[in-house]
Amino acid sequence: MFSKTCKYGLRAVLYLASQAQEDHKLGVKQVAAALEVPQPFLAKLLQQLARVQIISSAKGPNGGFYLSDKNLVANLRQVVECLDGPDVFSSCILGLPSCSSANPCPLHQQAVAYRNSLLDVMERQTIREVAQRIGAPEYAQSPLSLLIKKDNQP
Amino acid sequence: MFSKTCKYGLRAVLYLASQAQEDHKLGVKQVAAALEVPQPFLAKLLQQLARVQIISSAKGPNGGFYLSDKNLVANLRQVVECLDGPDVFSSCILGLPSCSSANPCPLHQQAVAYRNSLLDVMERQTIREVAQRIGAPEYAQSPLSLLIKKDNQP
DNA sequence: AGAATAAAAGACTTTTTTATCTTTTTTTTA
DNA sequence: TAAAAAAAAGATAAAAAAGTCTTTTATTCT
Ligand code: FES
Ligand code: FES
Repeated sequence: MFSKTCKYGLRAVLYLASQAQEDHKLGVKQVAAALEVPQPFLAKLLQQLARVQIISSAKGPNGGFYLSDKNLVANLRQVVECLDGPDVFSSCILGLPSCSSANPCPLHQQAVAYRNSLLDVMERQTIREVAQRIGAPEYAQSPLSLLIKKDNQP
Repeated sequence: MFSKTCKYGLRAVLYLASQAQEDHKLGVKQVAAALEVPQPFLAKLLQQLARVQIISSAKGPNGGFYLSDKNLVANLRQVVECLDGPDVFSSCILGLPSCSSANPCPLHQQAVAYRNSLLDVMERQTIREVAQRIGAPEYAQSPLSLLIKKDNQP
Protein backbone atom coordinates (compact mmCIF):
# COMPACT_ATOMS: atom_id res chain seq x y z
CA MET A 1 0.00 0.00 0.00
CA PHE A 2 2.58 2.50 1.16
CA SER A 3 6.17 2.25 -0.05
CA LYS A 4 8.80 0.72 2.20
CA THR A 5 10.27 4.16 2.71
CA CYS A 6 6.93 5.32 4.01
CA LYS A 7 6.42 2.32 6.29
CA TYR A 8 9.90 2.71 7.74
CA GLY A 9 9.23 6.39 8.16
CA LEU A 10 5.97 5.87 10.00
CA ARG A 11 7.49 3.28 12.29
CA ALA A 12 10.48 5.49 12.99
CA VAL A 13 8.33 8.50 13.75
CA LEU A 14 6.17 6.49 16.14
CA TYR A 15 9.24 5.00 17.73
CA LEU A 16 10.85 8.39 18.19
CA ALA A 17 7.61 9.84 19.51
CA SER A 18 7.41 7.20 22.16
CA GLN A 19 11.10 6.83 23.02
CA ALA A 20 12.91 10.11 22.41
CA GLN A 21 12.62 13.55 23.94
CA GLU A 22 14.43 16.79 23.39
CA ASP A 23 16.75 15.89 26.25
CA HIS A 24 17.08 12.29 25.12
CA LYS A 25 17.61 12.24 21.40
CA LEU A 26 18.15 9.04 19.49
CA GLY A 27 20.75 8.48 16.79
CA VAL A 28 19.98 6.77 13.51
CA LYS A 29 21.97 3.76 14.64
CA GLN A 30 19.76 3.17 17.64
CA VAL A 31 16.52 3.63 15.76
CA ALA A 32 17.65 1.44 12.88
CA ALA A 33 18.74 -1.31 15.23
CA ALA A 34 15.49 -1.18 17.19
CA LEU A 35 13.24 -1.25 14.15
CA GLU A 36 15.49 -3.62 12.23
CA VAL A 37 15.63 -1.46 9.13
CA PRO A 38 18.72 -0.60 7.08
CA GLN A 39 20.60 2.16 8.82
CA PRO A 40 21.80 4.44 5.99
CA PHE A 41 18.42 4.17 4.30
CA LEU A 42 16.67 5.22 7.47
CA ALA A 43 19.15 8.06 7.89
CA LYS A 44 18.25 9.52 4.54
CA LEU A 45 14.58 9.27 5.24
CA LEU A 46 14.81 10.84 8.68
CA GLN A 47 16.80 13.69 7.21
CA GLN A 48 14.05 14.18 4.68
CA LEU A 49 11.49 14.40 7.48
CA ALA A 50 13.73 16.69 9.52
CA ARG A 51 14.28 19.02 6.58
CA VAL A 52 10.56 19.79 6.42
CA GLN A 53 10.38 19.85 10.20
CA ILE A 54 8.06 16.93 10.68
CA ILE A 55 10.63 15.67 13.14
CA SER A 56 13.46 17.50 14.91
CA SER A 57 17.15 16.82 14.88
CA ALA A 58 20.43 18.07 16.29
CA LYS A 59 23.98 17.48 15.21
CA GLY A 60 27.00 16.78 17.35
CA PRO A 61 27.48 14.82 20.54
CA ASN A 62 24.18 13.99 22.23
CA GLY A 63 22.59 14.88 18.95
CA GLY A 64 20.03 12.80 17.17
CA PHE A 65 16.37 12.79 16.30
CA TYR A 66 13.33 13.45 18.43
CA LEU A 67 9.88 14.96 18.23
CA SER A 68 9.23 18.37 19.71
CA ASP A 69 5.89 19.13 21.34
CA LYS A 70 4.89 20.82 18.15
CA ASN A 71 5.87 17.75 16.15
CA LEU A 72 3.84 15.53 18.45
CA VAL A 73 0.55 17.28 17.90
CA ALA A 74 0.79 16.94 14.13
CA ASN A 75 -0.60 13.87 12.40
CA LEU A 76 0.75 11.04 10.29
CA ARG A 77 -0.69 12.28 7.03
CA GLN A 78 2.21 14.65 6.53
CA VAL A 79 4.70 11.85 7.09
CA VAL A 80 3.07 9.86 4.31
CA GLU A 81 2.81 12.83 2.00
CA CYS A 82 6.41 13.78 2.63
CA LEU A 83 7.73 10.33 1.80
CA ASP A 84 5.29 9.01 -0.78
CA GLY A 85 4.28 12.25 -2.43
CA PRO A 86 1.21 14.41 -2.08
CA ASP A 87 -1.05 12.39 -4.39
CA VAL A 88 -1.46 9.25 -2.33
CA PHE A 89 -4.78 10.39 -0.96
CA SER A 90 -6.18 11.90 -4.10
CA SER A 91 -5.26 9.77 -7.09
CA CYS A 92 -7.50 7.41 -9.00
CA ILE A 93 -7.53 3.81 -7.84
CA LEU A 94 -7.27 2.66 -11.45
CA GLY A 95 -4.44 5.07 -12.18
CA LEU A 96 -6.45 7.28 -14.52
CA PRO A 97 -4.94 10.72 -15.00
CA SER A 98 -7.61 12.54 -13.05
CA CYS A 99 -9.88 11.65 -10.19
CA SER A 100 -13.01 13.65 -9.47
CA SER A 101 -16.71 13.14 -9.25
CA ALA A 102 -16.98 15.14 -12.47
CA ASN A 103 -14.68 12.64 -14.09
CA PRO A 104 -15.20 9.39 -12.28
CA CYS A 105 -13.93 5.91 -13.10
CA PRO A 106 -16.41 3.11 -12.48
CA LEU A 107 -14.95 2.55 -9.04
CA HIS A 108 -14.68 6.21 -8.10
CA GLN A 109 -17.66 6.56 -5.83
CA GLN A 110 -16.75 3.57 -3.69
CA ALA A 111 -13.03 4.22 -3.94
CA VAL A 112 -13.44 7.68 -2.48
CA ALA A 113 -15.10 6.20 0.58
CA TYR A 114 -12.22 3.83 1.15
CA ARG A 115 -9.63 6.52 0.53
CA ASN A 116 -11.27 8.78 3.04
CA SER A 117 -11.20 6.08 5.64
CA LEU A 118 -7.46 5.75 5.08
CA LEU A 119 -7.06 9.47 5.35
CA ASP A 120 -9.05 9.32 8.53
CA VAL A 121 -6.68 6.76 9.99
CA MET A 122 -3.70 8.94 9.23
CA GLU A 123 -5.19 12.30 10.05
CA ARG A 124 -7.68 12.02 12.88
CA GLN A 125 -5.20 11.23 15.66
CA THR A 126 -2.11 13.14 16.61
CA ILE A 127 1.22 11.38 16.47
CA ARG A 128 1.33 11.55 20.24
CA GLU A 129 -2.00 9.75 20.55
CA VAL A 130 -0.94 6.97 18.24
CA ALA A 131 2.46 6.63 19.84
CA GLN A 132 1.02 6.45 23.33
CA ARG A 133 -0.75 3.27 22.40
CA ILE A 134 2.53 1.49 21.78
CA GLY A 135 3.06 1.10 25.48
CA ALA A 136 -0.54 0.20 26.34
CA PRO A 137 -1.32 -3.36 27.50
CA GLU A 138 -3.51 -4.17 24.48
CA TYR A 139 -0.49 -3.64 22.31
CA ALA A 140 1.94 -5.59 24.45
CA GLN A 141 2.27 -8.28 21.80
CA SER A 142 2.81 -5.92 18.89
CA PRO A 143 6.19 -6.27 17.20
CA LEU A 144 6.68 -2.54 17.58
CA SER A 145 6.06 -2.78 21.31
CA LEU A 146 8.25 -5.81 21.62
CA LEU A 147 11.07 -3.98 19.94
CA ILE A 148 10.75 -1.18 22.39
CA LYS A 149 10.75 -3.55 25.34
CA LYS A 150 13.78 -5.35 24.02
CA ASP A 151 15.39 -2.01 23.54
CA ASN A 152 14.78 -1.00 27.12
CA GLN A 153 16.29 -4.13 28.54
CA PRO A 154 20.02 -4.23 29.26
CA MET B 1 -1.83 2.07 -3.89
CA PHE B 2 -1.94 -0.77 -6.35
CA SER B 3 1.02 -1.40 -8.65
CA LYS B 4 0.89 -0.21 -12.21
CA THR B 5 0.56 -3.80 -13.33
CA CYS B 6 -2.52 -4.08 -11.21
CA LYS B 7 -4.06 -0.83 -12.38
CA TYR B 8 -3.48 -1.75 -16.01
CA GLY B 9 -4.95 -5.16 -15.29
CA LEU B 10 -8.07 -3.77 -13.69
CA ARG B 11 -8.61 -1.31 -16.51
CA ALA B 12 -8.05 -3.99 -19.11
CA VAL B 13 -10.45 -6.39 -17.44
CA LEU B 14 -13.13 -3.72 -17.22
CA TYR B 15 -12.51 -2.73 -20.81
CA LEU B 16 -12.73 -6.29 -22.01
CA ALA B 17 -15.82 -6.89 -19.92
CA SER B 18 -17.58 -3.98 -21.53
CA GLN B 19 -16.27 -4.29 -25.08
CA ALA B 20 -15.47 -7.92 -25.86
CA GLN B 21 -17.60 -11.03 -26.13
CA GLU B 22 -16.85 -14.63 -26.94
CA ASP B 23 -17.78 -13.91 -30.56
CA HIS B 24 -15.94 -10.60 -30.58
CA LYS B 25 -12.59 -11.08 -28.94
CA LEU B 26 -10.08 -8.28 -28.67
CA GLY B 27 -6.36 -8.57 -29.36
CA VAL B 28 -3.71 -7.11 -27.06
CA LYS B 29 -2.96 -4.48 -29.65
CA GLN B 30 -6.48 -3.13 -29.59
CA VAL B 31 -6.76 -3.12 -25.83
CA ALA B 32 -3.34 -1.55 -25.37
CA ALA B 33 -4.13 1.17 -27.89
CA ALA B 34 -7.49 1.94 -26.30
CA LEU B 35 -6.15 2.13 -22.77
CA GLU B 36 -2.86 3.75 -23.81
CA VAL B 37 -0.71 1.26 -21.93
CA PRO B 38 2.44 -0.44 -23.25
CA GLN B 39 1.40 -3.31 -25.45
CA PRO B 40 3.90 -6.08 -24.63
CA PHE B 41 3.55 -5.34 -20.94
CA LEU B 42 -0.20 -5.64 -21.15
CA ALA B 43 0.18 -8.85 -23.12
CA LYS B 44 2.14 -10.49 -20.35
CA LEU B 45 -0.30 -9.38 -17.75
CA LEU B 46 -3.34 -10.56 -19.68
CA GLN B 47 -1.68 -13.90 -20.17
CA GLN B 48 -1.16 -14.13 -16.45
CA LEU B 49 -4.84 -13.48 -15.88
CA ALA B 50 -5.81 -15.94 -18.62
CA ARG B 51 -3.59 -18.65 -17.16
CA VAL B 52 -5.57 -18.65 -13.94
CA GLN B 53 -8.80 -18.23 -15.89
CA ILE B 54 -9.82 -14.88 -14.57
CA ILE B 55 -10.22 -13.90 -18.18
CA SER B 56 -10.53 -16.06 -21.30
CA SER B 57 -8.41 -16.17 -24.41
CA ALA B 58 -8.09 -17.90 -27.76
CA LYS B 59 -5.21 -18.16 -30.16
CA GLY B 60 -5.19 -17.84 -33.88
CA PRO B 61 -7.14 -15.70 -36.31
CA ASN B 62 -10.12 -14.04 -34.63
CA GLY B 63 -8.51 -14.93 -31.39
CA GLY B 64 -7.94 -12.58 -28.51
CA PHE B 65 -9.16 -11.93 -25.00
CA TYR B 66 -12.68 -11.71 -23.61
CA LEU B 67 -14.64 -12.48 -20.48
CA SER B 68 -16.91 -15.50 -20.41
CA ASP B 69 -20.20 -15.37 -18.51
CA LYS B 70 -18.44 -17.16 -15.70
CA ASN B 71 -15.64 -14.59 -15.72
CA LEU B 72 -18.14 -11.76 -15.62
CA VAL B 73 -19.81 -12.84 -12.39
CA ALA B 74 -16.51 -13.00 -10.53
CA ASN B 75 -15.19 -9.91 -8.75
CA LEU B 76 -12.15 -7.67 -9.00
CA ARG B 77 -10.49 -8.95 -5.85
CA GLN B 78 -9.03 -11.91 -7.68
CA VAL B 79 -7.59 -9.64 -10.36
CA VAL B 80 -5.76 -7.68 -7.69
CA GLU B 81 -4.60 -10.77 -5.85
CA CYS B 82 -3.42 -12.38 -9.06
CA LEU B 83 -1.33 -9.37 -10.06
CA ASP B 84 -0.23 -7.88 -6.75
CA GLY B 85 -0.07 -11.02 -4.65
CA PRO B 86 -2.45 -12.44 -2.07
CA ASP B 87 -1.32 -10.27 0.84
CA VAL B 88 -2.58 -6.90 -0.33
CA PHE B 89 -5.69 -7.18 1.77
CA SER B 90 -4.16 -8.70 4.86
CA SER B 91 -0.77 -7.15 5.52
CA CYS B 92 0.10 -4.59 8.15
CA ILE B 93 -0.13 -0.95 7.13
CA LEU B 94 3.23 -0.30 8.81
CA GLY B 95 4.83 -3.32 7.18
CA LEU B 96 5.22 -5.30 10.39
CA PRO B 97 5.70 -9.01 9.79
CA SER B 98 2.31 -10.01 11.08
CA CYS B 99 -1.08 -8.35 11.25
CA SER B 100 -3.74 -9.57 13.64
CA SER B 101 -5.77 -8.28 16.51
CA ALA B 102 -3.69 -10.51 18.75
CA ASN B 103 -0.61 -8.73 17.47
CA PRO B 104 -1.72 -5.25 16.54
CA CYS B 105 0.36 -2.26 15.58
CA PRO B 106 -0.90 1.07 16.93
CA LEU B 107 -2.82 1.68 13.74
CA HIS B 108 -4.22 -1.82 13.39
CA GLN B 109 -7.74 -1.29 14.61
CA GLN B 110 -8.39 1.66 12.34
CA ALA B 111 -6.35 0.22 9.51
CA VAL B 112 -8.46 -2.89 9.41
CA ALA B 113 -11.57 -0.79 8.92
CA TYR B 114 -10.04 0.98 5.97
CA ARG B 115 -8.71 -2.23 4.47
CA ASN B 116 -12.10 -3.82 4.68
CA SER B 117 -13.64 -0.91 2.88
CA LEU B 118 -11.15 -1.42 0.08
CA LEU B 119 -11.92 -5.09 0.01
CA ASP B 120 -15.56 -4.19 -0.16
CA VAL B 121 -14.97 -2.01 -3.20
CA MET B 122 -13.23 -4.84 -5.00
CA GLU B 123 -15.38 -7.71 -3.85
CA ARG B 124 -18.96 -6.62 -3.43
CA GLN B 125 -19.76 -6.03 -7.08
CA THR B 126 -19.31 -8.41 -9.96
CA ILE B 127 -17.04 -7.41 -12.80
CA ARG B 128 -20.14 -7.17 -14.99
CA GLU B 129 -21.77 -4.71 -12.63
CA VAL B 130 -18.73 -2.48 -12.51
CA ALA B 131 -18.16 -2.67 -16.25
CA GLN B 132 -21.75 -1.79 -17.05
CA ARG B 133 -21.26 1.54 -15.39
CA ILE B 134 -18.63 2.52 -17.93
CA GLY B 135 -21.31 3.23 -20.51
CA ALA B 136 -23.74 4.95 -18.14
CA PRO B 137 -24.35 8.69 -18.58
CA GLU B 138 -22.88 9.59 -15.16
CA TYR B 139 -19.60 8.20 -16.37
CA ALA B 140 -19.67 9.83 -19.77
CA GLN B 141 -16.75 12.07 -18.86
CA SER B 142 -14.55 9.33 -17.42
CA PRO B 143 -11.30 8.80 -19.31
CA LEU B 144 -12.12 5.13 -19.50
CA SER B 145 -15.48 5.88 -21.10
CA LEU B 146 -13.98 8.41 -23.42
CA LEU B 147 -11.46 5.88 -24.60
CA ILE B 148 -14.23 3.49 -25.39
CA LYS B 149 -16.15 6.10 -27.29
CA LYS B 150 -13.12 7.12 -29.27
CA ASP B 151 -12.56 3.49 -29.99
CA ASN B 152 -16.05 3.04 -31.38
CA GLN B 153 -15.81 5.97 -33.71
CA PRO B 154 -14.44 5.50 -37.22
C1' DA C 1 41.49 25.14 20.17
C1' DG C 2 41.17 20.22 19.15
C1' DA C 3 39.01 15.79 19.24
C1' DA C 4 34.93 13.33 19.03
C1' DT C 5 30.18 12.78 17.74
C1' DA C 6 26.38 12.74 14.93
C1' DA C 7 23.48 14.67 11.25
C1' DA C 8 23.56 16.36 6.25
C1' DA C 9 24.59 15.70 1.72
C1' DG C 10 25.65 13.36 -2.20
C1' DA C 11 27.57 9.69 -5.12
C1' DC C 12 27.13 5.04 -6.01
C1' DT C 13 25.27 -0.02 -6.23
C1' DT C 14 21.80 -3.47 -6.11
C1' DT C 15 17.21 -5.10 -6.59
C1' DT C 16 12.64 -4.78 -8.17
C1' DT C 17 9.38 -3.09 -11.22
C1' DT C 18 8.19 -1.71 -15.58
C1' DA C 19 8.78 -2.13 -20.39
C1' DT C 20 10.49 -4.22 -24.88
C1' DC C 21 11.85 -7.60 -28.14
C1' DT C 22 12.11 -12.28 -30.16
C1' DT C 23 10.74 -16.87 -30.81
C1' DT C 24 7.40 -20.60 -30.43
C1' DT C 25 2.90 -22.65 -30.44
C1' DT C 26 -1.85 -22.92 -31.62
C1' DT C 27 -5.71 -21.99 -34.49
C1' DT C 28 -8.16 -20.47 -38.50
C1' DT C 29 -9.04 -19.90 -43.16
C1' DA C 30 -8.02 -19.72 -47.95
C1' DT D 1 -1.79 -28.08 -46.58
C1' DA D 2 0.26 -23.54 -46.47
C1' DA D 3 -0.11 -18.89 -44.89
C1' DA D 4 -1.61 -15.75 -41.61
C1' DA D 5 -3.13 -14.36 -37.14
C1' DA D 6 -2.74 -14.08 -32.49
C1' DA D 7 -1.61 -15.78 -27.85
C1' DA D 8 2.25 -17.93 -25.03
C1' DA D 9 6.68 -17.94 -23.46
C1' DG D 10 10.97 -16.33 -22.48
C1' DA D 11 15.04 -13.38 -22.90
C1' DT D 12 16.61 -8.72 -22.55
C1' DA D 13 16.64 -3.63 -21.43
C1' DA D 14 15.39 0.62 -19.01
C1' DA D 15 13.67 3.03 -15.06
C1' DA D 16 12.53 3.41 -10.36
C1' DA D 17 12.98 2.07 -5.67
C1' DA D 18 15.72 0.38 -2.12
C1' DG D 19 19.94 0.13 -0.02
C1' DT D 20 25.14 1.40 0.76
C1' DC D 21 29.16 4.12 1.16
C1' DT D 22 31.96 8.43 1.55
C1' DT D 23 32.63 13.11 2.52
C1' DT D 24 31.22 17.41 4.67
C1' DT D 25 29.31 20.28 8.24
C1' DA D 26 27.79 21.50 12.76
C1' DT D 27 27.94 20.79 17.74
C1' DT D 28 29.64 19.51 22.14
C1' DC D 29 33.01 18.42 25.40
C1' DT D 30 37.57 18.23 27.10
S1 FES E 1 -11.62 8.47 -10.77
FE1 FES E 1 -10.93 6.53 -10.21
S2 FES E 1 -11.02 6.70 -8.08
FE2 FES E 1 -11.71 8.64 -8.65
S1 FES F 1 -0.85 -4.97 12.66
FE1 FES F 1 -0.54 -3.15 11.57
S2 FES F 1 -2.37 -3.05 10.46
FE2 FES F 1 -2.67 -4.87 11.56
